Amino acid sequence: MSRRTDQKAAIRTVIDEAERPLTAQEICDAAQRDVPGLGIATVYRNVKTLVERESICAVDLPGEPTRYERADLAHHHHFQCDDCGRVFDVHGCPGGVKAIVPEGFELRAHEIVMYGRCDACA
Amino acid sequence: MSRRTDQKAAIRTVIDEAERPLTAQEICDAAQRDVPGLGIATVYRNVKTLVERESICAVDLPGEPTRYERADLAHHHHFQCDDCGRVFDVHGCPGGVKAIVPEGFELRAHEIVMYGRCDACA
DNA sequence: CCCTTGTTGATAATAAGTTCTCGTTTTCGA
DNA sequence: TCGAAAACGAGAACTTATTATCAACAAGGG
Repeated sequence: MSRRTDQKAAIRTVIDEAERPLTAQEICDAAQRDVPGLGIATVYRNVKTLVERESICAVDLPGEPTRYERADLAHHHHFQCDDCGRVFDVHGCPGGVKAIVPEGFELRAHEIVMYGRCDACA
Repeated sequence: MSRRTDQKAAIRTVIDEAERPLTAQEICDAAQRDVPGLGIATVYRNVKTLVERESICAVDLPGEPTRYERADLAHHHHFQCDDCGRVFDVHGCPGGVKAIVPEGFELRAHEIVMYGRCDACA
């Protein structure tokens, strides 16, 4: 069965406390504050398990490596900064997406990605 | 200077006549009706030139290879079918995106990707 | 028609993210 | 405390899209 390790705990903590989706590399870097020497393979291994378990969810943006964030967030979208490249959560949803779906198509989900500059870079 | 070739003409025609964005592979397959033996490298080479020239534009969806479509289309979004994987244009835009941008952020552009089943698969 | 040189096709090479391998370390039930 | 097995870390391997290489081909000006 599954065992508790400092690595797992550190990875979970980093994701749970982040206010934005993080890449595997960002998770690795941040978790090394708790577990120096943490390997990227361990991050990928654990992140994969967490996604399967639906504790976290994957955020895929065009041309970007997969990011991860806690799964208990309400429906929201994402904003990527042109300057720093970081991805932020955008709470809420404009709605009205259903109205533009072509005749005969069945809508299951939608994603909105915004681009521009974040508050820190603007 | 640039020379006219059957390959270039076939690639342009395929993209101009498509009603949806196509991957390099799809363009290659379709253009081979006109130019048997057309190589994928030639498609990438020409597509790159056309993008630089802004005759066509690149459409990037999460986890998908880049697709290309004519650049003279009005603002629109995309719909990817869960079954066949094809990407379709969705005319119009729900609007209201600006309203949910966080305080201090500057919005430059936005993309909406819808998922579900296309008319042919539904 | 000829020759220069842009273009092509096949394939090797690249790039970047992710997964696999394997020897070592660590967890935790007995 | 022991030992079986899960987990780890480093680096090799893999995947998939795209670009580079290069010999052969062909467009089109002179």
